[in-house]
Amino acid sequence: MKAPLTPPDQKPKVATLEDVARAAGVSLATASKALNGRDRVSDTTRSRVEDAARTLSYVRNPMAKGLSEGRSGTVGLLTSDLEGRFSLPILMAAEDSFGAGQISVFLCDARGDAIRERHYISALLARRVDAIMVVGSKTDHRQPIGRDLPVPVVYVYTPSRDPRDLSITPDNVVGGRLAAEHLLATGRKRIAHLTGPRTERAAADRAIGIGQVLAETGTSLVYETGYGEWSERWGRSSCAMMLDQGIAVDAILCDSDQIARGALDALRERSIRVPEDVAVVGFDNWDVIVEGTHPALTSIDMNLELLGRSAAEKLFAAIGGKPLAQGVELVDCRLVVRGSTTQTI
Amino acid sequence: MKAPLTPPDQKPKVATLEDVARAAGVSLATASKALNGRDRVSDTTRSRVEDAARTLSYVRNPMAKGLSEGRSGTVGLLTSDLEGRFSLPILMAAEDSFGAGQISVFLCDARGDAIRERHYISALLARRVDAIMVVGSKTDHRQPIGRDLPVPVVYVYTPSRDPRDLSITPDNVVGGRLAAEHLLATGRKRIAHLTGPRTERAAADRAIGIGQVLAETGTSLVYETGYGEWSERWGRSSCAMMLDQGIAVDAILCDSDQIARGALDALRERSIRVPEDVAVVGFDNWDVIVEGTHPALTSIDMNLELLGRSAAEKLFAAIGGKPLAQGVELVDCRLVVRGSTTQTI
DNA sequence: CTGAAAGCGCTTACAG
DNA sequence: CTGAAAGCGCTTACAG
Repeated sequence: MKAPLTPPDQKPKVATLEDVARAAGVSLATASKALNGRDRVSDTTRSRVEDAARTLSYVRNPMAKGLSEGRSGTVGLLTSDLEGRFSLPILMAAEDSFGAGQISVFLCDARGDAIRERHYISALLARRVDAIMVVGSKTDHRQPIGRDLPVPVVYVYTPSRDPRDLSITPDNVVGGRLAAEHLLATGRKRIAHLTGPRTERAAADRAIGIGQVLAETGTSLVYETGYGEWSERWGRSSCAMMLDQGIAVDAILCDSDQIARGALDALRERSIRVPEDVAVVGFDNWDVIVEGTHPALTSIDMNLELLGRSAAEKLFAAIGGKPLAQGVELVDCRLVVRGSTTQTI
Repeated sequence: MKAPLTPPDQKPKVATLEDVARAAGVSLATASKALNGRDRVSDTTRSRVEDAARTLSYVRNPMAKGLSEGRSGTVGLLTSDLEGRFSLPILMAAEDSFGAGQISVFLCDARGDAIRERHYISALLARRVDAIMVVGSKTDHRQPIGRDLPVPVVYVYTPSRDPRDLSITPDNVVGGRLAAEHLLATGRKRIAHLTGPRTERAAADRAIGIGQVLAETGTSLVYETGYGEWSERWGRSSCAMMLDQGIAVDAILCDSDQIARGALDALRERSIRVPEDVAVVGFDNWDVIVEGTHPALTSIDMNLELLGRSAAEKLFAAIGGKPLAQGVELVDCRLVVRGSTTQTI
């Protein structure tokens, strides 16, 4: 007759506030106040409680706390495409900021599926998140996730169509301006623009910025693609097409680093030197590309980390009671100069 | 005398189980059982409760549920570097799997910082996550996050050093084999290997796999780098060095797509045709590179989504009570053939 | 099949 | 400054 194999206790008992209170010889209420830095607790009592907590390696149960306080100490990060190069740095920066503030982050990737997104939103609301951050990967406006939601919401990168929402997004007009100004400042005269899809706002805004700068100096582009894609393939083919048409350029402004990479290839195939004969500027400052090309690629950085951090801070303040601002907040881009536009670097 | 501006109720009252019970004319207990599909509830009662819940758009409060059940319905995803191309697809797949299972996911990015990692682990444990998934971006073993943790843990991509832990990681030996077999099968005889850092297990394993295949056919590599990096720059320079030494090759096996991309550049600079003169194989099957090169790059795919999904399913089962397996589970790689090794595609 | 009651672990008025 | 008590919203033995 074998003794039944009783497995060792599966749930190791964790210390509870009650244990701490008992060990410190105070009431539950006092222990709670002491540990939460509340007002009326004597110093000696407080340190006695703190000692007890330390000894028992007490960790507050966030579910109990959340239940009684009515909020959870969590936020939801809702992204429409986690794979995106744009959402990711934003998410990382946000997660970083929240983590420092003792807030845990729920990650929800809707994968561009509206049904999934609805599902996640209600799941987050059910979990009583204290705030929601909606991250997209295009700068075109999107439908808001809802009106009169019980928690503060901020839209990052992809702004909400509703002007009463707070949205934080890069200023691509400035981005275009920076690129064009840099090329002019380094003596380029005949500038071409290989665009992304012209129907996308990012591409349109950059074209506007570039146009502004050139107009201000009384010049204009010598070439601009009529439509476009974000891909390297498009960069290669559109650049080739332009060159084969005999259009003489001394600078090419590309709407993405991938497009720029394709353009570099097309130039090399024709033995056109970069930057001596033609300068090339990309967009996104995507390390993988920008440091891999030969020469390294000058590019516009959209400061995505800044976007993410700023959004997190706003939400954090909103959780604390400070009402959220309204409207679209534009964040400037930044020029990063490398070998593809100047030899002296 | 102005009337005080009382703001509209900040906390819109959400329906509670008690509301549902009252509306359905049953007790709290019965309502709970009905909504949870528990055993002894009559069909008519159940549907009455369900109707009431629907009418009130009742959503269960997970904190209350978690508090009374002793678990939270959440899992922690602990990554050492969110930016990594390897962690990301794994995280996405895992998040996907868990989301379908009604489990919410806490995202924690330790950024390769051990202190931060400890902090996150205790935060997750404090939140009473039901499981933890540890994702790394190298296949070298790592220190386990702890022993006798109160929740199931699985290590993905980066295996735990402790054989009692469950780890799921790609089989890079198989990866190396697949690449070598493909080159032999397409008639290549003189194969070179541009490696990643030889001290990293991924590079070492691939070399082993390649070596095995060649040995089986009585041949060996005509060239292999003595050390290496994962970068495109290294691919370009090591390939150039090899070619300039006059080593004749008809195939180059690269330990990453970035290395392969650099090699392609070096080949083109010397007007060596791909794949006619030399076939090139990469590793990682990273879409951005693999579809951007000219010709497109044949590559080995480590099936990262599969890793992530599999890990999630194991954890899911473990949460359900099924004990976790032990040891390292290897997942096969997969060959994806493109233009860089064969013209008939 | 149904319900009264205890309990999960904490916070917060409200008295002392 | 301290504590008894109610309450957050649910689940789960345990009786009926």
